[in-house]
Amino acid sequence: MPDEWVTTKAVTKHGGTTEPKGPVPAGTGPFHSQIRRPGGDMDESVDEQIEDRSDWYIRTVLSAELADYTPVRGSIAIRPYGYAIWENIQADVDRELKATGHKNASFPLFIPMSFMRREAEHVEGFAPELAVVTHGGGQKLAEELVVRPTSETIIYDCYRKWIKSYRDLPVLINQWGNAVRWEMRTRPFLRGMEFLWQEGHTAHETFAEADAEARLILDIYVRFIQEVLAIPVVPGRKSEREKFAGAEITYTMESMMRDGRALQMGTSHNLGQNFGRAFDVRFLDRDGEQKFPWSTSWAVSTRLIGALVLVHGDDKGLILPPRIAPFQVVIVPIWRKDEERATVEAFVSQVEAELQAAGLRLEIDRRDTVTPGFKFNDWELRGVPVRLEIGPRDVAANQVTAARRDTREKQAIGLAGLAAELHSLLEDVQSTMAARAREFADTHTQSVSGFAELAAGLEASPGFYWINWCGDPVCEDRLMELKASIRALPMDESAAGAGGACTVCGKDGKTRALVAKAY
RNA sequence: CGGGGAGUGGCGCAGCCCGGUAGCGCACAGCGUUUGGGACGCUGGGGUCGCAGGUUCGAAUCCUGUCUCCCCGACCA
Repeated sequence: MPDEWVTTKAVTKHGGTTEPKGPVPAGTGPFHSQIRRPGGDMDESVDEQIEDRSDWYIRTVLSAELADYTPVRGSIAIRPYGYAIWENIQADVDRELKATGHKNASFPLFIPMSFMRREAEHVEGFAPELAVVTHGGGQKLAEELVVRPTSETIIYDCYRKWIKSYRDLPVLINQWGNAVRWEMRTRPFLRGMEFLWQEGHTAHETFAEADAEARLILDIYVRFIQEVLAIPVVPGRKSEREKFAGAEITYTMESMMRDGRALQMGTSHNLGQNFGRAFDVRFLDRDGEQKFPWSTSWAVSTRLIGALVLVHGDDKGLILPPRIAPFQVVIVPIWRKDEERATVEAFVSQVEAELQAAGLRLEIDRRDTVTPGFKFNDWELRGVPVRLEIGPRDVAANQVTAARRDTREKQAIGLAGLAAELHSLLEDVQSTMAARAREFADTHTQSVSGFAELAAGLEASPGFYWINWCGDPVCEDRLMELKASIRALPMDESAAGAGGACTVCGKDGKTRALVAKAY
């Protein structure tokens, strides 16, 4: 289905309307999804219902029980299954950050309004999306507090006290927490008023050191997203217009969703001395001079969960890469008579013990209130990479029937060496998913040299388009006519190559630029 | 924040125009038969109709306000 989204969208846009609308909140129990069948009509094809990509996304997130809506606009509840994905993301990223010398800490949720104003571009950038606390303890506050949209300001106020000498540098601190931005338009995981993330804030002696840090983090992110989430990314820099409010350089990672639109997967900023200067953080350098430290900040958020859904999902629901899936394997026992049940359950317990010992993340669906067929669909909806069907026939043959979620192929696997077989099957699922996503991104990435060509391309086949750009913001703004924007510039300007006349205005091109419609 | 659509048992909807005290399917509970791709029968429980005002003898239904969700736009590291 994913490949059809592009065309489906166009069809919908030019007249076709979809009928089933509205949120489809999830089932009643942790494992009792009943969505994707509006009206309860099981004969109705899911494919026919999911004509609208946006609607598909919401339905999938709700019915896989990743999250649910709350009475507060733009604020979702992340349900256990969704949070389990986040915990796996955290574990991986946290391990990488620790391995590169970073330490975790925690800073206040509330930030004095005056702090936000210290850095001119910073406050200008964030002013429209601040949530402001005006009262506390029944009293009007002498100074308003903002709920952190990001923590640079409060952290640099601390760094002023913590950094006195070059011997105190570098400071390599990360924080796992939440942030609040008053968004006008919200979508679960992709954009919301409150989201969970990690934000790293480092301080260094030199620009070069800070820049190396920002790039190191970007590399860590890229590796994680590509190797663990199986999502290809394009690393690059943001244009002046798109960069972080208060940064000198913003490095970004852009990924292509199945509808051809770009999603910013995370950013890493070289903040120069902007915040050091604004908060008067000074250190005595080796040369005896007082200097402002050079700093960075970087973040990835729960938006990555949205990316997993949008990149890998299909008409049956989620498909999770084995390396991040809360459950890598789910076992569905099958029997008809009580005698069969006894032997099957004994066999399942044996398999369970072996796979548990092999370190697989495993779930046994022992519900006897629903049929095996129901369970198959249920776990496919949740994207479990591999399902083991174990019934009397399997017991008799001393095997299990394995069904992989990504290709929906089934195969029998003998009990001998089962764990090893599953490990390699999971690896194959992981690499197949990565290759599939890579192929989609590659086949929807093109180079164009003329504005008309770009416009026609974006209209006919949404995706990534490399253009030549003169660097003039006016040309960048014209892309808005196409509902597109510059998502990234090549990492290194020098290596970018001028590639020819600016795709927009025809003047000398200074750099290549990646253009796409964005989430 | 502008334009459009929608909120009625857990979910999907009907009822609203022409006010008279709420209905259907699925889900849920019990029992029985079932179980290798979303099982079936019987019985049963569950709803201050998003919220707040107003009109009326009487409001799911008419009026006003407000909140949330969806779509389009503007905005958005």
